[in-house]
Amino acid sequence: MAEVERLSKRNTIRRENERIILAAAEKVFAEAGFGGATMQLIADMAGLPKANLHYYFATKEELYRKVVQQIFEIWLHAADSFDNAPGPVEGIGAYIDAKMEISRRHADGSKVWASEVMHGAPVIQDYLETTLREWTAGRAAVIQRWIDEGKMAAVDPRHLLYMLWATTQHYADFGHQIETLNGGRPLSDRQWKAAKDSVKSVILRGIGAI
Amino acid sequence: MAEVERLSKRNTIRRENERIILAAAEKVFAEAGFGGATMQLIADMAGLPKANLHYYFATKEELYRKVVQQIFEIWLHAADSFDNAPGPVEGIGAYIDAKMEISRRHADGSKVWASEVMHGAPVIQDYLETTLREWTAGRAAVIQRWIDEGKMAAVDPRHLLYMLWATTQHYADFGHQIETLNGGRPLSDRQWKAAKDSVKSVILRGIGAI
DNA sequence: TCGCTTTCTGACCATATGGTCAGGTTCACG
DNA sequence: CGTGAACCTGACCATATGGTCAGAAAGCGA
Repeated sequence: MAEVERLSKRNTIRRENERIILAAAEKVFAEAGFGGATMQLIADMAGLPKANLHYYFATKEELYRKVVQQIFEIWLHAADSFDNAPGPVEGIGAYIDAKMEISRRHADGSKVWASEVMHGAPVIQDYLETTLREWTAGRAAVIQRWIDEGKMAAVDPRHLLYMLWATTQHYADFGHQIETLNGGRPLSDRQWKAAKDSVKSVILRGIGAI
Repeated sequence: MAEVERLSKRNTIRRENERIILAAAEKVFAEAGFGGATMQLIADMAGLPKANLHYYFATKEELYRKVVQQIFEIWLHAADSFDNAPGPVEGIGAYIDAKMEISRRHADGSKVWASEVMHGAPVIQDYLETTLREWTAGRAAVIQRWIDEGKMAAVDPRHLLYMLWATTQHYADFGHQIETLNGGRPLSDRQWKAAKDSVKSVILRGIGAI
């Protein structure tokens, strides 16, 4: 039984500080990687003394773990738009929209996730083997159903999912490269729309859904 | 004028040791990131005393820079198959083949590159702004020509290139995730071929080239 | 107001790390 | 075989970093 949480100043302080620290940590981990990030840097970014960070998060690894879990939730949540879709055009189209939006709004989190996976998923291996595996199997089944129903070409669902992840996350993880090739300026609203449309049109046409 | 290089023992030693160190460094940087990698770890991996590394590479950053340059060369070289192609089917098809092969054979290098770009390209920003920018502009022009010649649909060349990079590099950078979703086992020859074929068929169909 | 809990933090510590260096060894060449 | 250059390395150092802790300050319920 969870206690009813009263909105005392105490609770507010705790919640707010954890939020601030996690946000700062996400940014620093994204910019410097786990090894390159320092508690001091995160503390400065959060505007708090280092010792205060250790009051809320015992170790650097615990803090990092929380950051990764946070983005993983968002990541999984994006699939809501995938479910209950009548076909690939709506389902995959909405999924691409959602993931592109994540790449734009949560670029730091995406980078932390990418970094974590690239380095062999030292802290979220169990998530990969449980939650992600189920998630993937479920969506692959949906895609297979669409194929069986003749709504799209017979593309290996796994590899299609990888393509979706790759193309959408690329705009976050390699955002710096894209920005550089864009004359050093972030993509405008219009350019983000063009990116989204390009990805959607190539993929949806590529799987024979349109 | 470069001196003619004699194949003395001296030259052999230098060349061989640099090769060993660079290989070890690539692996360690890929696994731990720049910040997480230590000269001691690289030294152990190379089977050499740490002080010996500093004899060949003055600083950790210089060693890292060499590793990044190395993979960048390979990366650019993959575009050879892109040029002089009569159309997108051959050109882009060959490019995907080449890049998938790189993802398979040089997964560590690919990860180092990804990591470097993700963290804002601190050491190769100049390359991005010169070599890569020209490279990209050139290829975009080729794609635009194919579009103008009616050989493929009017897809924004930039975003198409991003899709090519993203989908192919994903198999290296997120190889651990893919491996986990594959029951913890690396992709077999057959599976690599399936991956290549999936990517090629979706992209080529997606741009209206087949 | 009182007593207890939670929050906060400057000062401190043990350790790990990048890098140095003096002195040794091996090699090339005349 | 002698000499100089290239190669090698154990021992060492300055610094940075994750983490600790004692004690102060603030909030809360009675």
